[in-house]
Amino acid sequence: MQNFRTIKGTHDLLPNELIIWRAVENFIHNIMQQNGYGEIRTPAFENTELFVRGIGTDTDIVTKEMYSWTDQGGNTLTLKPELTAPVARAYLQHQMGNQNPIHRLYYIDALFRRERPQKGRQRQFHQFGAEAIGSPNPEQDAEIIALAYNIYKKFNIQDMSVRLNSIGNAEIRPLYLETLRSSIKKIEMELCTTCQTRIEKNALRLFDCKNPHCQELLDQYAPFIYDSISDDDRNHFEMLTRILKEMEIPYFHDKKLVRGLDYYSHTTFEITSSVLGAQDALCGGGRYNGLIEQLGGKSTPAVGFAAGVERLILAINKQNNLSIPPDIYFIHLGDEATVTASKIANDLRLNCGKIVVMETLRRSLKAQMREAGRCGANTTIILGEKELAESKIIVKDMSTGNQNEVPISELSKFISSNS
RNA sequence: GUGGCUGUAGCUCAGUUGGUUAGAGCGCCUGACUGUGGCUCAGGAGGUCGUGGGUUCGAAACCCAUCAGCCACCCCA
Repeated sequence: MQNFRTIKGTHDLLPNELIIWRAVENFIHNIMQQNGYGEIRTPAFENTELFVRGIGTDTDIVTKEMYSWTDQGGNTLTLKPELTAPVARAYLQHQMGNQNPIHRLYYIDALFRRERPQKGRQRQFHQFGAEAIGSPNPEQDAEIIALAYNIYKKFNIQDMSVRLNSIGNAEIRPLYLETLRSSIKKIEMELCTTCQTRIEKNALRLFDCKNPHCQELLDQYAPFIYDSISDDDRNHFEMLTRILKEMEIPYFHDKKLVRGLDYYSHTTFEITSSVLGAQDALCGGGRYNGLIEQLGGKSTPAVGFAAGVERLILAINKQNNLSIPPDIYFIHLGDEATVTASKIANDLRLNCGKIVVMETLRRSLKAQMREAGRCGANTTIILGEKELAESKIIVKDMSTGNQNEVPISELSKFISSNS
């Protein structure tokens, strides 16, 4: 018989882990709503073409990481590897642009990418993120960056840095790429092999190379895209940095920061933390003024970010094996008491809003008490045959050890006022 | 996709140059205390040694394959 287990790069989440997941998710929902962002959920899979056009044909995600298949009807489908394109698709499909000139949307969702798993990188993973669609202005960029930054700040993530850059509008890019290629022509052969292939396919990404020798050469010979952006774009960027300073968000203008997805334009940013190891990006984002048009809509400015839930939790996690303690642990002895206890436990849950855990293993009183102590219940309720005969029940405060006998009829009143 | 390291009880890990019955600590269960937790003591359960092949009289250990995890490359959240 085969032993089934989770597919490589996927994980079960068990109750003790879900405590922190819940806390993180709740927090994200709250802060997003506070900032005026509305939740959006899109399907787990879309037409493959949406991602090819949105993310870019030459990106690694599209060329080798997507889970794609053809269904029985001959449609080419893909499990979503990112969420900006689906959100943009939904924005277009529901003609949101006609209802209101600006939309603030957020999501928490599962994504799929077929990469080699390692710490902070899985094949099914989760992202939260926000997209502000409609505003071309730098204050909108600042709002998005602040939103992301404040979430990490609230969780007290250590050793964070915000890297920021502008890659200008799409029109200047061909010209810039031409000057970039010609200026590094003479040193082309000294670059690593991946860089050499990038020169033709995706020259901007040369700046992402981690090879120190390549970086030295680039520092010496390669012009930064930031230095060739238009005056308008530079003003946009300067206004953005001014607002960030005003908001006291520390940032670093990294002229080498370019992003891996094709749809970005103008502002790009990334928040990293060294506590994560090699996969140090907590979140990444930027402007994508061309995406909506690219997907068949009219030209619409937009800015957003996406952040890894697992990486946030990794950064938060001090390996606390937290579990939610019940308010009440319900001990009972004997068949008749069991029947009555089941009813009372149910009533307490419904009427007093308490977390009530009732013994179902029929262990000895001692073992039940031990369980009550271990799970951290504030209160233990004991119903044995003796108590049942007298229509009473024992209520024990676990921190003081004091216990009271209470008539069963008054139990819920007693619980409500005493715990 | 490439390279390196690892896989023994629920968890953390021992296990000598291959040697017969695979261990510890923590956790779990039971009892001392016939109906009262945390402390102590005594007992107990729990293992296809990741999986499949091979070498050998004999493999947890050596070899090959495979699966999974970790680390780095890559990529990105």
